[in-house]
Amino acid sequence: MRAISWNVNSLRTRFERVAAVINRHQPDLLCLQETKVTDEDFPHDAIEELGYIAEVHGQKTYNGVALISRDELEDVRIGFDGDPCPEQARVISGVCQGVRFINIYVVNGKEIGTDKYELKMKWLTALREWISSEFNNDEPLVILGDFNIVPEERDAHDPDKWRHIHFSPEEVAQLDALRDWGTTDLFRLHNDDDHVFSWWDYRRQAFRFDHGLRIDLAMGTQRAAKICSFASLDRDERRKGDFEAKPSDHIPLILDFS
DNA sequence: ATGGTTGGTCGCCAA
Repeated sequence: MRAISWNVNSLRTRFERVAAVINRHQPDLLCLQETKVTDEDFPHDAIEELGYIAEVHGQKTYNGVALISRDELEDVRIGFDGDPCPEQARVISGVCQGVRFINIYVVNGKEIGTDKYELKMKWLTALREWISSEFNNDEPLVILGDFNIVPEERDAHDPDKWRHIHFSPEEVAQLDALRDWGTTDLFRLHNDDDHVFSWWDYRRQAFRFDHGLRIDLAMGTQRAAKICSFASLDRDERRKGDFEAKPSDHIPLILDFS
Protein backbone atom coordinates (compact mmCIF):
# COMPACT_ATOMS: atom_id res chain seq x y z
CA MET A 1 0.00 0.00 0.00
CA ARG A 2 1.23 3.46 -0.89
CA ALA A 3 0.11 6.55 1.04
CA ILE A 4 1.02 10.16 0.25
CA SER A 5 0.68 13.31 2.35
CA TRP A 6 0.71 16.66 0.58
CA ASN A 7 -0.16 20.24 1.47
CA VAL A 8 -1.46 21.35 -1.94
CA ASN A 9 -2.16 24.99 -1.03
CA SER A 10 -5.51 25.08 -2.88
CA LEU A 11 -6.81 21.95 -4.57
CA ARG A 12 -8.62 23.82 -7.33
CA THR A 13 -5.54 25.85 -8.35
CA ARG A 14 -3.35 22.74 -8.12
CA PHE A 15 -5.68 20.13 -9.60
CA GLU A 16 -3.60 19.28 -12.68
CA ARG A 17 -0.54 18.78 -10.48
CA VAL A 18 -2.55 16.59 -8.10
CA ALA A 19 -3.59 14.46 -11.08
CA ALA A 20 0.05 14.26 -12.18
CA VAL A 21 1.17 13.17 -8.70
CA ILE A 22 -1.54 10.48 -8.65
CA ASN A 23 -0.49 9.22 -12.09
CA ARG A 24 3.21 9.28 -11.22
CA HIS A 25 3.00 7.58 -7.82
CA GLN A 26 -0.24 5.58 -8.04
CA PRO A 27 -1.09 5.95 -4.34
CA ASP A 28 -3.77 3.91 -2.61
CA LEU A 29 -4.36 6.91 -0.35
CA LEU A 30 -3.62 10.60 -0.85
CA CYS A 31 -3.93 12.80 2.25
CA LEU A 32 -4.31 16.47 1.32
CA GLN A 33 -4.03 19.59 3.44
CA GLU A 34 -4.98 23.19 2.66
CA THR A 35 -7.54 22.22 0.06
CA LYS A 36 -9.14 25.66 0.55
CA VAL A 37 -12.46 24.50 -0.84
CA THR A 38 -15.91 23.98 0.68
CA ASP A 39 -17.35 20.45 0.63
CA GLU A 40 -20.01 21.77 -1.75
CA ASP A 41 -17.41 22.90 -4.31
CA PHE A 42 -15.07 19.90 -3.92
CA PRO A 43 -14.21 18.45 -7.39
CA HIS A 44 -15.60 14.97 -6.71
CA ASP A 45 -16.29 14.29 -10.41
CA ALA A 46 -12.70 15.01 -11.48
CA ILE A 47 -11.38 12.79 -8.66
CA GLU A 48 -13.70 9.97 -9.75
CA GLU A 49 -12.43 10.30 -13.33
CA LEU A 50 -8.98 9.47 -11.97
CA GLY A 51 -10.42 6.30 -10.42
CA TYR A 52 -10.51 7.64 -6.86
CA ILE A 53 -13.04 8.66 -4.25
CA ALA A 54 -12.76 11.50 -1.73
CA GLU A 55 -13.71 11.96 1.90
CA VAL A 56 -13.62 15.68 2.64
CA HIS A 57 -13.56 18.17 5.47
CA GLY A 58 -13.34 21.60 3.92
CA GLN A 59 -14.23 25.23 4.50
CA LYS A 60 -14.16 28.47 2.57
CA THR A 61 -10.81 30.19 1.84
CA TYR A 62 -8.65 28.57 4.55
CA ASN A 63 -7.52 25.15 5.77
CA GLY A 64 -9.42 22.08 4.50
CA VAL A 65 -8.31 18.43 4.48
CA ALA A 66 -9.26 15.43 2.35
CA LEU A 67 -8.62 11.69 2.02
CA ILE A 68 -8.51 10.53 -1.59
CA SER A 69 -8.44 6.77 -2.00
CA ARG A 70 -8.87 4.01 -4.60
CA ASP A 71 -11.19 2.03 -2.33
CA GLU A 72 -13.68 3.06 0.33
CA LEU A 73 -12.07 3.81 3.68
CA GLU A 74 -13.37 2.45 6.96
CA ASP A 75 -14.30 4.46 10.06
CA VAL A 76 -13.92 7.92 8.48
CA ARG A 77 -14.03 10.67 11.09
CA ILE A 78 -14.31 14.42 10.59
CA GLY A 79 -12.33 16.57 13.04
CA PHE A 80 -11.77 15.54 16.67
CA ASP A 81 -13.48 15.89 20.04
CA GLY A 82 -12.01 18.67 22.17
CA ASP A 83 -10.77 20.78 19.23
CA PRO A 84 -10.32 24.36 20.56
CA CYS A 85 -11.12 25.72 17.08
CA PRO A 86 -13.63 23.27 15.55
CA GLU A 87 -14.70 25.86 12.97
CA GLN A 88 -11.28 25.36 11.30
CA ALA A 89 -11.22 22.23 9.11
CA ARG A 90 -7.87 20.64 10.03
CA VAL A 91 -8.33 16.91 10.69
CA ILE A 92 -9.84 13.94 8.87
CA SER A 93 -9.06 10.29 9.57
CA GLY A 94 -9.89 6.85 8.26
CA VAL A 95 -8.68 3.28 7.98
CA CYS A 96 -7.03 2.10 4.73
CA GLN A 97 -6.07 -1.58 4.40
CA GLY A 98 -5.97 -2.03 8.15
CA VAL A 99 -3.88 1.08 8.90
CA ARG A 100 -5.48 4.12 10.53
CA PHE A 101 -4.38 7.41 8.95
CA ILE A 102 -4.98 10.66 10.84
CA ASN A 103 -4.50 13.45 8.32
CA ILE A 104 -3.70 16.75 10.06
CA TYR A 105 -3.08 20.38 9.16
CA VAL A 106 -1.54 21.83 12.31
CA VAL A 107 -2.23 25.46 13.27
CA ASN A 108 0.67 27.52 11.83
CA GLY A 109 1.23 29.51 15.02
CA LYS A 110 2.66 32.67 13.40
CA GLU A 111 5.18 33.50 16.17
CA ILE A 112 5.91 32.89 19.86
CA GLY A 113 3.89 35.28 22.01
CA THR A 114 0.92 35.61 19.66
CA ASP A 115 -2.61 34.27 20.20
CA LYS A 116 -2.05 31.98 17.21
CA TYR A 117 0.97 30.41 18.88
CA GLU A 118 -1.04 29.80 22.06
CA LEU A 119 -3.79 28.22 19.94
CA LYS A 120 -1.20 25.99 18.23
CA MET A 121 -0.10 24.62 21.63
CA LYS A 122 -3.67 24.14 22.86
CA TRP A 123 -4.65 22.50 19.57
CA LEU A 124 -1.72 20.07 19.60
CA THR A 125 -2.38 19.11 23.23
CA ALA A 126 -6.08 18.56 22.53
CA LEU A 127 -5.28 16.49 19.43
CA ARG A 128 -2.91 14.24 21.42
CA GLU A 129 -5.49 13.81 24.17
CA TRP A 130 -8.10 12.80 21.58
CA ILE A 131 -5.75 10.37 19.83
CA SER A 132 -4.60 8.69 23.06
CA SER A 133 -8.15 8.41 24.42
CA GLU A 134 -9.69 7.21 21.15
CA PHE A 135 -7.03 4.90 19.72
CA ASN A 136 -4.53 2.30 20.87
CA ASN A 137 -0.80 2.75 20.35
CA ASP A 138 -0.42 -0.99 19.75
CA GLU A 139 -2.44 -0.69 16.53
CA PRO A 140 -1.09 0.24 13.08
CA LEU A 141 -1.71 4.01 13.09
CA VAL A 142 -0.07 6.93 11.27
CA ILE A 143 -0.49 10.62 12.11
CA LEU A 144 0.60 12.50 9.02
CA GLY A 145 0.34 15.88 7.39
CA ASP A 146 1.60 19.43 7.68
CA PHE A 147 2.84 19.54 11.29
CA ASN A 148 4.33 23.04 11.03
CA ILE A 149 7.05 21.73 13.39
CA VAL A 150 10.71 21.03 12.57
CA PRO A 151 11.71 17.79 14.35
CA GLU A 152 15.49 18.34 14.60
CA GLU A 153 18.20 20.88 13.76
CA ARG A 154 19.19 18.89 10.69
CA ASP A 155 15.67 19.41 9.30
CA ALA A 156 16.17 23.18 8.89
CA HIS A 157 18.56 25.03 6.56
CA ASP A 158 19.26 27.48 9.41
CA PRO A 159 17.64 26.32 12.67
CA ASP A 160 18.45 29.58 14.50
CA LYS A 161 16.19 31.48 12.09
CA TRP A 162 13.22 29.33 13.12
CA ARG A 163 13.39 29.35 16.91
CA HIS A 164 10.57 31.93 17.04
CA ILE A 165 8.26 29.61 15.08
CA HIS A 166 8.32 25.99 13.81
CA PHE A 167 11.48 25.12 15.81
CA SER A 168 10.74 26.55 19.27
CA PRO A 169 11.33 24.28 22.30
CA GLU A 170 7.57 24.11 23.04
CA GLU A 171 6.76 22.95 19.51
CA VAL A 172 9.51 20.32 19.56
CA ALA A 173 8.19 19.20 22.98
CA GLN A 174 4.76 18.63 21.42
CA LEU A 175 6.38 16.31 18.89
CA ASP A 176 8.31 14.58 21.69
CA ALA A 177 5.03 14.00 23.52
CA LEU A 178 3.66 12.31 20.42
CA ARG A 179 6.82 10.14 20.36
CA ASP A 180 6.33 9.33 24.05
CA TRP A 181 2.85 8.04 23.24
CA GLY A 182 4.54 5.48 21.00
CA THR A 183 5.17 6.89 17.55
CA THR A 184 8.26 7.39 15.44
CA ASP A 185 9.19 9.65 12.50
CA LEU A 186 8.64 7.26 9.57
CA PHE A 187 10.70 9.35 7.13
CA ARG A 188 13.75 8.82 9.35
CA LEU A 189 13.44 5.04 9.11
CA HIS A 190 14.62 5.28 5.50
CA ASN A 191 16.52 8.60 5.20
CA ASP A 192 19.63 9.63 7.16
CA ASP A 193 20.58 12.73 5.20
CA ASP A 194 20.60 16.22 6.71
CA HIS A 195 18.75 19.06 5.00
CA VAL A 196 16.04 17.10 3.24
CA PHE A 197 13.16 19.55 3.14
CA SER A 198 9.42 19.42 2.46
CA TRP A 199 8.62 23.15 2.37
CA TRP A 200 10.23 26.31 1.01
CA ASP A 201 8.81 29.81 1.39
CA TYR A 202 7.58 31.28 -1.89
CA ARG A 203 9.47 34.46 -1.00
CA ARG A 204 13.15 35.36 -1.47
CA GLN A 205 13.78 32.50 -3.91
CA ALA A 206 13.90 30.09 -0.99
CA PHE A 207 13.71 26.97 -3.18
CA ARG A 208 16.50 28.17 -5.47
CA PHE A 209 18.77 28.66 -2.42
CA ASP A 210 17.37 25.52 -0.73
CA HIS A 211 16.29 27.51 2.32
CA GLY A 212 13.70 24.96 3.42
CA LEU A 213 12.28 23.06 6.36
CA ARG A 214 11.06 19.50 6.89
CA ILE A 215 7.67 20.14 8.49
CA ASP A 216 5.55 17.58 6.61
CA LEU A 217 5.77 14.45 8.73
CA ALA A 218 4.35 10.99 9.30
CA MET A 219 4.45 9.73 12.88
CA GLY A 220 3.69 6.01 13.04
CA THR A 221 3.15 3.55 15.85
CA GLN A 222 5.51 0.55 16.12
CA ARG A 223 3.06 -1.63 14.20
CA ALA A 224 3.02 0.99 11.40
CA ALA A 225 6.81 1.44 11.50
CA LYS A 226 7.33 -2.31 11.22
CA ILE A 227 5.47 -2.44 7.90
CA CYS A 228 6.75 0.91 6.53
CA SER A 229 9.07 -0.23 3.71
CA PHE A 230 9.82 3.13 2.04
CA ALA A 231 9.61 6.86 2.76
CA SER A 232 10.63 9.71 0.49
CA LEU A 233 10.01 13.38 -0.29
CA ASP A 234 9.13 14.10 -3.93
CA ARG A 235 11.43 17.02 -4.63
CA ASP A 236 10.67 16.84 -8.36
CA GLU A 237 7.25 18.28 -7.57
CA ARG A 238 8.85 21.65 -6.82
CA ARG A 239 11.68 21.46 -9.35
CA LYS A 240 11.58 23.26 -12.66
CA GLY A 241 10.76 21.35 -15.83
CA ASP A 242 7.48 19.84 -16.93
CA PHE A 243 5.87 20.87 -13.68
CA GLU A 244 7.29 24.37 -13.55
CA ALA A 245 3.94 26.14 -13.46
CA LYS A 246 2.52 27.01 -10.06
CA PRO A 247 4.01 24.51 -7.61
CA SER A 248 2.73 24.28 -4.03
CA ASP A 249 5.15 25.56 -1.40
CA HIS A 250 5.10 21.99 0.03
CA ILE A 251 6.07 18.71 -1.70
CA PRO A 252 4.51 15.25 -1.29
CA LEU A 253 5.68 12.81 1.37
CA ILE A 254 5.50 9.28 -0.03
CA LEU A 255 5.14 6.22 2.23
CA ASP A 256 4.95 2.52 1.35
CA PHE A 257 3.54 -0.17 3.64
CA SER A 258 3.95 -3.88 3.05
C1' DA B 1 12.42 44.19 12.59
C1' DT B 2 11.54 44.04 7.92
C1' DG B 3 10.90 41.67 4.05
C1' DG B 4 7.71 40.59 -0.21
C1' DT B 5 5.21 35.53 -3.04
C1' DT B 6 1.19 33.08 -3.46
C1' DG B 7 -3.94 31.90 -2.86
C1' DG B 8 -8.66 33.19 -2.05
C1' DT B 9 -11.18 36.63 -2.97
C1' DC B 10 -11.86 41.28 -4.53
C1' DG B 11 -9.51 44.39 0.65
C1' DC B 12 -6.83 42.37 2.94
C1' DC B 13 -5.77 37.89 5.82
C1' DA B 14 -2.98 33.86 6.16
C1' DA B 15 1.10 31.26 5.35
